[in-house]
Amino acid sequence: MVAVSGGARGPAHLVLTASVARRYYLDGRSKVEIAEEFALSRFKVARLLEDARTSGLVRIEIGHPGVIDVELSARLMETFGLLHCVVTDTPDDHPASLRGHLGAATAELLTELITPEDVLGLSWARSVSAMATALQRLAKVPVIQLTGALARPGVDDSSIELVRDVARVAGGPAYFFYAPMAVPDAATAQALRRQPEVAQAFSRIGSVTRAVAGVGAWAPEQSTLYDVTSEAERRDLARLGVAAEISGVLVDADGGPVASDLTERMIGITAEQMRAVPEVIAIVYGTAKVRAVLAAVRGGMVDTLVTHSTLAEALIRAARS
Amino acid sequence: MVAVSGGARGPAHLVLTASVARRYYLDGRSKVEIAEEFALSRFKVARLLEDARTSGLVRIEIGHPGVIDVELSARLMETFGLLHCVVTDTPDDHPASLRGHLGAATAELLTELITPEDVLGLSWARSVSAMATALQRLAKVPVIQLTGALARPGVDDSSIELVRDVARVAGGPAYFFYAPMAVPDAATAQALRRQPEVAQAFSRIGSVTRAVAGVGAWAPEQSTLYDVTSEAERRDLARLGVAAEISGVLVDADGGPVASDLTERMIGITAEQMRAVPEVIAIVYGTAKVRAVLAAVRGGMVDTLVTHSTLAEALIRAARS
DNA sequence: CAGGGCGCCGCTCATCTGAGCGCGCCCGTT
DNA sequence: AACGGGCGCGCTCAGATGAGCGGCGCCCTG
Repeated sequence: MVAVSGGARGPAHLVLTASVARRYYLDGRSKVEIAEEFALSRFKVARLLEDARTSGLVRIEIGHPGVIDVELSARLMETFGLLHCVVTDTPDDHPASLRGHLGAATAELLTELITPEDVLGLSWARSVSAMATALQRLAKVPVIQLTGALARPGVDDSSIELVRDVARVAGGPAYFFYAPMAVPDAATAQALRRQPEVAQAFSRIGSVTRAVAGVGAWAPEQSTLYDVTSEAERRDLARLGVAAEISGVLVDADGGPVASDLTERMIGITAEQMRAVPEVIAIVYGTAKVRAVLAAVRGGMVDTLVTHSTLAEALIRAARS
Repeated sequence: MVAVSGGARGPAHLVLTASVARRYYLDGRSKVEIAEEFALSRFKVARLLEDARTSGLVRIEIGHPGVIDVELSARLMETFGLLHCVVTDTPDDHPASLRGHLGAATAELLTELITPEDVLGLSWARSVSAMATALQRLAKVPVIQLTGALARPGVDDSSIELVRDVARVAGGPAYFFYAPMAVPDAATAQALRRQPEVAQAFSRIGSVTRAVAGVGAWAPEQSTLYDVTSEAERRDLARLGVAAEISGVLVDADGGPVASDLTERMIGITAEQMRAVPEVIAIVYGTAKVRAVLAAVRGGMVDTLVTHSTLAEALIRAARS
């Protein structure tokens, strides 16, 4: 004896339902047409289709063959009310390759999003460099450096050329400068800010319409800024509740800016300016950054995310709780 | 460099499309609602969804976990304009188990289809016996024997009890008789037809509303009738173009009845009577029977099919050409 | 620089569709 | 036999939807 039916209604009903579902979903006929064809009322057809969906006879899947997980991207976007979102399906066990994939994805996103009316701001981060490397085409827009660079020992700092490289691809003007992201005292910072190139760039921050940045967590290896900060300062800032660092801007768990001595010694975009940028695109990877991303998004610092599936899933889980 | 996008439109467009598709197909919102949510025109939403379907971003599948292939059943039903159709997904390398599965499927189908107003006719065939074995419940209807039986050497002929068994399950009257399907001469046949039980059963053939039968091909091992026919007769009938045998009724490739000496010597339903039965349910298996099924269906002898996937696929392929 | 072609967009209007309702049938109960 | 609950069915009517059309801007070409 073999259980043939799935529903309680019997095989003929099942096949009729499948037939109707096929006509409706696959052939795209209207319910009225189907009703006529099968000599049913259109209500009956509607109910059959309803059944077919709820019973799992008809399955609808969203997705496509490729690196980006569109379905997850859409869910992440909706969960946080982001402007855009790209989640790649890359394995996350190799940070460098991950960065490469996310950089490529961001480059494609930028190519698509940037129109000639935009003004592009770039933060200093390895992931942003990866984006620049992958970038092949861009509308002719001005490109503006948003922060000083942090020279990390042993890292090829050709990434200093970031803004110039991207501007070259775009064919637009580059507003860049050579300065560190943080200096030892506020006076030096002020002096640096008065430097012509720095001032030039800074004066245009207000006009930036789209920016690309990384997001750091306030922990070792999770933020370039953290890694160059003194032990005492790290503790102070941790006590102040720093949860995330976005392009040198520090925010607490609610996304509110955290002001400190360090703020005065930074060369770069301020929290208010960053929040004012219509679309800040953040490239983030590593599940250690869940809390940081939550903070940055809640604070309105970040408007779109480019990330990988494990982090995206962790974020969605975190948002539910 | 990684190709991230699938469509030519870029990742943001892709994700937007996925988002819209999710809202529409998964959350069941209306296009107007979605349009408002995403600040698009409802036309744009409709076009996105259209794209999503044609580009394969949204995939709709019909099917269900179980023995019967609903999708294929529906296709077979539509291809031949059948009243009903059940295709099982059983492996086809073991005729006896196949017959068991099809019998069970047919039993379920009958249980579903037969209403108290029906009159059920049964042909003599191993597959019909298998159906009877699996039958557990049936509306209270009269059950009528349509043909004499063919005693095959070495085969347990408890299947002679077929009609009685089914009638017992149904709880209705049984009209059965003990007679062979074919006799040596027309006179004997006529005499047999005058036997009270035979006449009783035959007089009710006209009132049969649903019948179950097998379909045989005119080849060795493909039809019980063929197997008991003399060599000369086989050749004669083959010359007359016999393509199928349904419950003792012989038809040519177009489904037209083939009259011959044999016709006179048969004890059972005639071609005209069979065509007059509103729904003849045929149980068929084995890819050797493609031509036979085509003939039977074209001739209007068979109205619904119970079969297995390989034969079903072969039939659909044959119908296309 | 002008003209023509093409693709995207949103409109109108007729048709389709969903939500909710009431009817009639079936079945088990009193 | 009468009653009552549950279920399947099809109605109404407002809102959703599709087909086809014309407008508009962009790009290519002459």
